[in-house]
Amino acid sequence: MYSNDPDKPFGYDAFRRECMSHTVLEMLSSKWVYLVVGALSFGRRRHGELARKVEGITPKMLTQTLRVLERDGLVLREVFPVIPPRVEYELTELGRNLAGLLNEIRAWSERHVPEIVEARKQASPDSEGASAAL
Amino acid sequence: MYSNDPDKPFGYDAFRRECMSHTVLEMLSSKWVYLVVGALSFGRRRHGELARKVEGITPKMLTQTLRVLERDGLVLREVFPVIPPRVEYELTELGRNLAGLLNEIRAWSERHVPEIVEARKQASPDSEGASAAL
DNA sequence: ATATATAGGTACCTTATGTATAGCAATGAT
DNA sequence: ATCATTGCTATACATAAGGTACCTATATAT
Repeated sequence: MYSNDPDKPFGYDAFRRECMSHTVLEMLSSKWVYLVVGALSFGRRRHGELARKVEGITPKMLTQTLRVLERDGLVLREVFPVIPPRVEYELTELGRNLAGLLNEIRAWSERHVPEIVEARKQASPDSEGASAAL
Repeated sequence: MYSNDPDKPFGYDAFRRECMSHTVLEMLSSKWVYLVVGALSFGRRRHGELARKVEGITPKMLTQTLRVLERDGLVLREVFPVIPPRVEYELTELGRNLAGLLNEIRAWSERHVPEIVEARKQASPDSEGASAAL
């Protein structure tokens, strides 16, 4: 239906532009998603706790990321009607399922820093215009 | 050194802003990285072959993505000095190692489309300003 | 002569991300 | 009584990333 790949004759295929799985992959393609899901995989947390754990995230990006995760059913948001406000976030079953994979990627990133830093050093002398950015 | 997390007293920690693993995670946070690495995990490919496999990617983004992957030691680029030009790309050992994890995420995206689409439908009526974007 | 294929490059515009600031509503300090 | 503080979010604005469209060079095919 979506796929013409013989390996998945009727399934979803992220390589196809119009496939819904493409939008899921797009949603996951954010360092903040990695880190916020990672932080939530330790357990239920408040907005401020997450902001402290995920260094460098601004309140705006944190709220925005949490809204997207909530919208896609990965995070549950619970509001306590008190002053000052108290809001707690928690991974859903689906979110915990995903967190396992995302944490593996995060761990991979940490494990392979030396090799990648080395590769970057080799590459930088000529600086072949890899857009200078990260 | 980088970490004050008791679980990794002297290692890298992507939650820390200044940690190099943070930049690695940032590099991986791109749907095009997922898809290009995924396409290369089938074997050595040319620019045009990749462009056909990864639907919707523009030549510019494909080249840019490949340059970043090459810079970080995940992809090898081989140029054949012929006319018309012939350039082939191939995953390195490190790249193949990563591809396993990225392909799992891609497979997860495909597997959980129905639940996520359902969650989005539930969320959309009130459209709580999850930035309207994906 | 015109068209096609290959691997890109460049100019431009739009969208996303980041920075900084302001808001609410009650509580505690001055 | 006034003012700052708190936790979470909203808004305005600046910047950087992503996307669109068009261009190059050469060889082969039509």
